[in-house]
Amino acid sequence: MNAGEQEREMMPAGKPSSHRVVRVLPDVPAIDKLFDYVVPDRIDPDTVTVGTMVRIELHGRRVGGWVVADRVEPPPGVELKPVAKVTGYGPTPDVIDLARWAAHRWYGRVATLLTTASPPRAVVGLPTPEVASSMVAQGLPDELIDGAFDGGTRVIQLPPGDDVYGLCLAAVARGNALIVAPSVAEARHLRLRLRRSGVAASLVPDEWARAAVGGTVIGARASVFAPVDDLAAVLVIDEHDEVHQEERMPTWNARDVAVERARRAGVPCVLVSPAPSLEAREHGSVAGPSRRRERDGWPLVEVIDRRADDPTRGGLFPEKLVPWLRREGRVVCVLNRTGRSRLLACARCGELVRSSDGREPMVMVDQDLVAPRSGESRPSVCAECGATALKNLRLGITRAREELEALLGEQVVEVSGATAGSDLPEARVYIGTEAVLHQVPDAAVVAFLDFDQELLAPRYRAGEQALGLIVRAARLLGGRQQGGRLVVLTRQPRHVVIQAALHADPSRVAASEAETRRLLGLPPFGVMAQVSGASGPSFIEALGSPLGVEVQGPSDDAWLLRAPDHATLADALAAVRRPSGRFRVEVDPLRV
DNA sequence: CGGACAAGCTGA
DNA sequence: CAGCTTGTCCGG
Repeated sequence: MNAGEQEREMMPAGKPSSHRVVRVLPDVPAIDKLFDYVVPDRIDPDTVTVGTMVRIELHGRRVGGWVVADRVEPPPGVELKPVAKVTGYGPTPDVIDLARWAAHRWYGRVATLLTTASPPRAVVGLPTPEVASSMVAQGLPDELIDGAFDGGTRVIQLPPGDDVYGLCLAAVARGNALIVAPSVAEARHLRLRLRRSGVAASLVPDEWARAAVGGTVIGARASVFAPVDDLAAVLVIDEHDEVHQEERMPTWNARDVAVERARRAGVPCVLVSPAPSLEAREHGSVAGPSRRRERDGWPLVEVIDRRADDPTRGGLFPEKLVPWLRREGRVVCVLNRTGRSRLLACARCGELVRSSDGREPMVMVDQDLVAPRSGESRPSVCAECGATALKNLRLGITRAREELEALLGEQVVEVSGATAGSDLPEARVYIGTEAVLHQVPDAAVVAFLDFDQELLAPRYRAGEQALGLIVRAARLLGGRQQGGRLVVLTRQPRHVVIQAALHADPSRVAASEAETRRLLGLPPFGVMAQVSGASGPSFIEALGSPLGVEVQGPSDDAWLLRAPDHATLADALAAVRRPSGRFRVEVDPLRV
């Protein structure tokens, strides 16, 4: 009798009925595989269920993991290790299934999504459930809002000046709601208002444990994976906003996850936005207030046509703009040109770093200067004076700020992504990239100094993205009775995005976008994924040419995959054995 | 991921 | 051929 037979003798197949075996997904990024463990006697069996976070021994080291199946039949011939420790509460079974779905849809690992779905710190005990006090939101005055959660997925087009709180109340009137806000700040604010209205509402991830015991749950995009007891309604605020899409892999979008979660739970889902995305429009029918009320919720728009201007004169601030800049109240100027203005200059003599023919600005790649177009390369030394110290010129905003200060004779504050989080200096006039629209609370005038930059951006979503900027600006200005003014400088005054803003009618953009995208098979009438990174080539090789998937590229070291629908794309991607090394698969890329 | 182990490279 | 790097495999 050899050792193997002896072992089988001692552990007959199907025997250990007294031993409870659970299936665990380890929290190790590179392992998307399940392992079985026994629940030892020293662990209270009641603390272990599907979703429980545990510590397990795997290959000689202790790692975290999630119980994803209970009382399983372990594969024969493997000696099981015990669960080392119960860490605490984790995602609920429905959320685990949702995470599996999202992992397939966006080509991610389930563990990544379960991390998103889990409490940030171990939760060992749950608080006692709050008793929801007085019922609110009975007989909402507004018919549109009152009927929003009548069933299925609905899209509500609510102008930027309108408050979404009524929809939050309509959602909680149905029971425990899941409310997905575009930012933590907005979520926190709405939670506060709900609490004041007597609604038991928890903010995730901060109040994950409280969310797990019941009541309405509210948070930013990750809240779509939060525990909600007896889910009754789902609301996604500003569904068009790209912040709902995760930028790391997998690039899941909270709007689409929310729709799926509601569908699985059989509860109504409302997507609200001043400018509903084409994706949302594919999910459900669009309803909105009367044209009159919608117009009132958008600011007045002033278009400054720059076609007749001499391009060499007037610069960013033509004469027609000046009265708006001098208007009483806060003025915000938006100039999105960080990309274009990545210029290098000599720190000593100020000479611009250009290619030898002087035509192309050069950029730093590793230690050398490279001209992107011609490929010319040389060490990082000023061609004029030989100095080695170069400085980045943020030509766009910095120079514009100086110009504007000189023009107005008052202080102008520069705002960029870098100033986020710090207190802005007090001033009347601000200038910055689109970050300024996030950092300044309100304004009397918002001026887009070069809106053509947005309209002409070489991305298939440029139109929707430009409209998104207008929505942000409109939020600072408020509705038309607020008296604020949105000033747009452009050489394309007839562009549909500008016409939509002028007429407070975002559906014009949707209509024209839908037409071209349908024609070209672009999202949402087709799906795309971008593959990039050092191991991109081996990924593409392993992918081959699956049926229904078109492989384009490489261009700029990235491949574009296109397919008629997500099922085709996801199945094709799932069939690929992940190559080693770094690579990125961005499903539903926003910047293509 | 990170340890185990095997197959290749180098140097005296 | 020891000693080290690089690659591949696998975990319950």
